[in-house]
Amino acid sequence: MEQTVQKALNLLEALVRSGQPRRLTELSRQLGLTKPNVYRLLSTLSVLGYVQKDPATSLYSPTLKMWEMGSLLVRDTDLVSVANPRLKKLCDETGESVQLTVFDAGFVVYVDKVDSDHPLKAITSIGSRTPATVTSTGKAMLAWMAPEALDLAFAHVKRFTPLTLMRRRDIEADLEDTRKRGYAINRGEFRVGVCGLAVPVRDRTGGVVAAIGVWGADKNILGPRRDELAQAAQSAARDISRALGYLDPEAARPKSAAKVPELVG
Amino acid sequence: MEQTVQKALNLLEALVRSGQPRRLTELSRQLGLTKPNVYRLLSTLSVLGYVQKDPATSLYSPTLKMWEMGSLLVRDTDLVSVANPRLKKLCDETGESVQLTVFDAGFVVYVDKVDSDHPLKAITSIGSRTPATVTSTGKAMLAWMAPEALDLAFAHVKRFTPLTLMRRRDIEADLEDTRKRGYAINRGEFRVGVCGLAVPVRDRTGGVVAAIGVWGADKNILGPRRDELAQAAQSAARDISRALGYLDPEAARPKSAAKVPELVG
DNA sequence: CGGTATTTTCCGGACTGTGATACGATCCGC
DNA sequence: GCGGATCGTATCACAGTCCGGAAAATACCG
Repeated sequence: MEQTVQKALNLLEALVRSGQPRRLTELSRQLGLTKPNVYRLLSTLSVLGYVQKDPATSLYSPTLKMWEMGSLLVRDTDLVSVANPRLKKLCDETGESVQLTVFDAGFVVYVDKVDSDHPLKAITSIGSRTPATVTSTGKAMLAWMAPEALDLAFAHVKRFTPLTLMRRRDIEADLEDTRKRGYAINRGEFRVGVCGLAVPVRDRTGGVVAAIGVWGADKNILGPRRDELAQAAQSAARDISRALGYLDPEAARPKSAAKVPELVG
Repeated sequence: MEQTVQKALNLLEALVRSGQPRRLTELSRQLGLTKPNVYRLLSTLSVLGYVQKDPATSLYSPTLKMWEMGSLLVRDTDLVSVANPRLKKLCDETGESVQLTVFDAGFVVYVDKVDSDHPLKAITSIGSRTPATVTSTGKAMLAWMAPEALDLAFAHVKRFTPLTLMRRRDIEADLEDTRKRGYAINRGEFRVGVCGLAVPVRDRTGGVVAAIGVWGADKNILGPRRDELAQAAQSAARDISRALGYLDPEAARPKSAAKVPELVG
C-alpha cells in the first residue's frame, strides 16, 4: 500500500468534499499531516491538474478534472450490458421471469429479458412494444416520469383484457398508488392471468430511463411472495441505477448554501 | 513532484480512458512502468476504492468512485455565483450591458446583470420576468431547448412594439434562423430601439439552463460590432457552461461500441 | 511598524517504493 | 493432454524518494 498515493487521494477527497477553497494549514490539521507534506502533495496534484491554487490568496480548490474523468466513466455505459448480469441474478433469486424495458413515445419497448423455467409461455420478445399503461414496467416509469409522458401513453390505451384500465382518472389513481407503494403492479391488464411487478431504473441525470420487472402467473407474483419480489426487484434496480451513475439523493451532505434559483420571479 | 502520485493518477486516468477492463501487463507496457510497480499501484487504488479487480479474470477496471467525487464538484454549483465574474469580464470586453436569465414557464427571469456606463436606462431589474419570445436571451434558450418550451412561451406572446413577432410561424422561423446563426438577436421587439444578442448556457446534463446576452442601443449591438459581440458572448457562455460541468461533445472519443438502443421497436 | 500566523524552501536521514528475479498459475497451439 | 509462453503475484536488497524539523520568506493585522 503506497502511502503517498493514499495521502494524495485522501487530500483530494477532502478538498472535493469541503466544497470551498481551503488553506494549507487547515488541511494539514484535518488530515494529520505535516504542512510541508501537504504542500508537496498539493503542488503535485496541481501539476497533474486536479487542484488549483489561487495565487493571490494561496487557497486551494479542486478543478473540474475529477468531473471530466468521472463523466467518462458513465457517458457511454450501456444499459443492456450493465443490466443483464443483474437481471440474471434477480431471476435466480426469485425464480421468476425478468424483463427490462425502456419508454418510447407512450409504449414500453422490451430491450432484454431473462426467462425462468416456469411453464408460462413468454408473451413478449425483445424489440416488441406494448402500451405503457397496461404493463407493470410501463407504470413504473410513468409513475416517476414527468407528467407529460402520461399524455403520450394515454393516446395508446386499448382494451386487452376485462381488467385493462381505460379511463384516464383510473390510470392516474393507479399511478398515485404506485408512487405510494414504491413499485408498480399489473394485475392482468394485458394478458389474462399474467401479472407483473416493476420498479424504475434511473441514470446519472436522475431521470427514469428504464424499468425492470418480474412477471408470471397471478399467484406467483401477487401472492404471498409479493413483498419479497418487490424488495428483490428494488435491490436490482438500485444496483443497475448505481452502475449507470445514479447517485442516491440520501447521500446529500449538508454542505454549503446557494442553489440555482430556479423560480426567482 | 511526488512521482508515485503521478504514476498512480496517470494509471487511473489510463484506466478510465480505455473504457474497458485492462490487463496488468498491458497497462505496464502502455505506461512504461514495471509490472510489480503497476501491480502495487493498482492494489493501492483498489484499496482506496478507485479501481476494482475481477477476481476471476484479473482484469482491472475503474469503479464509479471518480464519478461520485466528480459529481460533488458540480452538484451544488450555483449559476449566479459562477457566472457573475464572467459577466463582469464580458461587460469589460464589450463595454455593453450584460444580463443573465433563466427560463421559467414561458418567461425569462433576470437573475443577474452587469450594467455598462452607457446612457441607456436599465429596463429590467433582477427578479423581473418578460415573455421569452421578445427577448434575445429568451430566444437563445428557446432555440436550443425542447420544442415544448415554445408552447409555454407562445401562450404569453403580446405586442410590445411594432416589431414584436406575433405569429407562431414567424417566431419559429426566427428560432430556426437563430440556430443557423449560432446566437439569438432581438431587433427591438420589447422596447423600441433596444436591441440584444444572446447565447445559451448549458449545465452538466447538457441541457440549456440559462442564457447570457448583451443589450443596448440599436447601432451599438447590431451594427459593425455585431460579430465581435457574438464571439465575446459565446466565449463567456462556454466558460460558464464549463464551470457548471458541461462537457463539450467535441471531446467525443471514438471508444467502444454499444449505446443504449433508445428506439428499438 | 512590529508581532503573529502562514506559506514556502532547504536538507539530512529514514524508510518507502523500486525493479530484478523467481515462483505458480493459466492459457494456447500443437 | 503436453510443453512453452505469458501472465499475475511474492520476495528482497538497494537506491532514491519522500519525510519532517527547522528556518527563511511572505502575508496579515492591528
